[in-house]
Amino acid sequence: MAQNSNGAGERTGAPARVRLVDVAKEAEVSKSLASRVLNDHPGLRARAEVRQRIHDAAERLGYRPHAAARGLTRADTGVLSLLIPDLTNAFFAGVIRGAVQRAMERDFTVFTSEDLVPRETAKTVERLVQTGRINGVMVASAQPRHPLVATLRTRGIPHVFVNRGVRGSGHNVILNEALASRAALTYLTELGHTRIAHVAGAGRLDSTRRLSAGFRKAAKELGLDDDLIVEGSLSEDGGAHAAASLLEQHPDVTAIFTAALVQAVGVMRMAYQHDLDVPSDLSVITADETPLAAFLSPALTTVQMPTEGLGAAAVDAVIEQILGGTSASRVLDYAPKVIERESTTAPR
Amino acid sequence: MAQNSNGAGERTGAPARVRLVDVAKEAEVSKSLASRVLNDHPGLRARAEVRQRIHDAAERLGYRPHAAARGLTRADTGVLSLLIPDLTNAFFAGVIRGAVQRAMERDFTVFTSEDLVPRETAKTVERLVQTGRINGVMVASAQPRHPLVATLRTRGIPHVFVNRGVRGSGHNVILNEALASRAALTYLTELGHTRIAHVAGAGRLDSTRRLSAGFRKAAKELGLDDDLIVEGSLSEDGGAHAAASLLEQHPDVTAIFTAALVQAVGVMRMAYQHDLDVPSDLSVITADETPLAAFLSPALTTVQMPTEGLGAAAVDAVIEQILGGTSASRVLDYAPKVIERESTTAPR
DNA sequence: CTGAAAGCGCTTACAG
DNA sequence: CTGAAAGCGCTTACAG
Repeated sequence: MAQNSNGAGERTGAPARVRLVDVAKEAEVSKSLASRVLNDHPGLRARAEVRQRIHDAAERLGYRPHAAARGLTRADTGVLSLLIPDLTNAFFAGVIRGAVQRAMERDFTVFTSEDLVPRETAKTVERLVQTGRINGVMVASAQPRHPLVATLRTRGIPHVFVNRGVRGSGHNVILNEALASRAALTYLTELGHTRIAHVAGAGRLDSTRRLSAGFRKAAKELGLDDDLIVEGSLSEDGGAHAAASLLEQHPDVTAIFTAALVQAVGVMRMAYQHDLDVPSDLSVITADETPLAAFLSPALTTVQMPTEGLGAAAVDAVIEQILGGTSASRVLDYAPKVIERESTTAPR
Repeated sequence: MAQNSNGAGERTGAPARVRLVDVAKEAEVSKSLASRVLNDHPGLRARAEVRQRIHDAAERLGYRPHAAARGLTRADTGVLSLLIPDLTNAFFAGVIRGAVQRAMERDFTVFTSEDLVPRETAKTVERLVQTGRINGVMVASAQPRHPLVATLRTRGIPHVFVNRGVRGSGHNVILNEALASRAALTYLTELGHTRIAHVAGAGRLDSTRRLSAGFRKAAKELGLDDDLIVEGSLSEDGGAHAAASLLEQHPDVTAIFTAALVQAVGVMRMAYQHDLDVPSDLSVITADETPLAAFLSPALTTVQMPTEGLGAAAVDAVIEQILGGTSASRVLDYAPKVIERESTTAPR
């Protein structure tokens, strides 16, 4: 019943919040000074002893600035929104982990959601910004003509497109997929393969386009035929059809690198139907790592992309914009890693 | 340069925020009345015409209450935190979807994160609560002695444990897993199987315990042997070992129901090694649905749990607590669904 | 029933 | 350099 915040009410449920004024009193300074010291205000010349006293007091009392109060005075809320096309996709799980981690280091919070219905998502994001809940958004679910693209630009919301770039936006944070193609080709070449084909992702996804462009370039540089590329939809059937037409035209192909895991599954099904053994007749590798690849039979060899680095870079890029800096697109050059399982071996 | 909010500055970047006072002016009423009408204050007796005028004004101006301002006066922030053990698990993806959807309907926002390091998570949650960012938490990653359990109770934070219950907490929202066992048994029985075994999840996870208890009960009721149960760890090897010892003791078993997908993979591997054909010699079904089950060979038949309903129920339960109602544990009785693929058939 | 005023917890021009 | 005061945008006792 007692209303004073001192003398604690053990059983009152929510512990009384400790406010800035409490810290100031404890440190025997004004609220203003406490605020400035705690926020490390530029051009502050308080005595070291005083600063210390304030920090100690804050520490001792367990002071946490109330986000709402701060959000009311300052523009920033410290919250970033991350939009993912499919939560169950291991690629994006990596992106999320990287983003969450880096955000925490930089004292931001990231709020992940699945972008299932683009039109709804655009509305939701707009609402979150209008109600002052979020400060920037990272879009990993961009597609040509996604309604969000316009919303973001029009309303001047700090944002970044992750993995899937939007042409001309100047706000893209993407991977250098060419490195994955090169890694796969190098790996297969070292195994002894010389006839290596690529099942590329059909359609507009820029990430898969960069992958196939990289394949062509690396094949040429390695002295291989750079024309063994067939497009297939990002599905099991897509992979199966592409592989079938590939092997019909080029029966000497001994290894296939696919853009997506499901395509690799299709390739293996096709091989089975044509009585080809994987890996001894045909090695299969994909640019799409997921722990579940180990459960396929044969277990699938993959190239793992630096997804966590991608998430971290996205966070850095939005924060840069929020802090008022300019933001240019960036391409990450981390090295991908081949995860060898059972679907690849030396050609016979 | 113009500072007045009227006369819009098309190119000023962020459009001026429309505030409650703007709505009040537009509707020619006081701020107080506008606030009360918009919030549907109980015991309000304003004329219908006035109410309408206020709503119209808000609509016309595109008014959105500023979350920070509201959070400063009221206790509630309208944000719920959802903690998931593994983002790539399709089960939890369903939970997330259900939660997000229901929260939106109830005008709340859910903020999902992966609980990778329990100790860190507990700290983070505490910080989020202290800074007034979140209002309640839904924990799908509970484990015995998870530090969060104590934090939540001690600090009186509205919360709920999802799928994995915490004994004696009185805050559990869980599924009736027994229904899944029954569904699997019924399905297999109708196919003609009479010798049906269960590879249960070893260890303390309460959800898998409920599954095996349900298996035993349903088997008995269906007039089947209720003793064909072996525990295995939740891994491929766990499934393989359990199945091997099962078939050694009971060679007449024609169908196996596993708790986890990875166990089913292990069972199929074991079958392959023992020259048993799946499904003609041995049918396999699991309680763990994921679209990827279609890519296994043979494609795996599963029982799909009502994960979205679980997420929605969790949201309802925390909101109930936040609104001050009491909250009791609840068990959901939605019917699971068998998703038939290639790994099951009639016994020969 | 409704309006004027105070207050939520911060930050930051504005004066010393 | 630093303190007193105003103000961010809302909600809600407190008086009419």
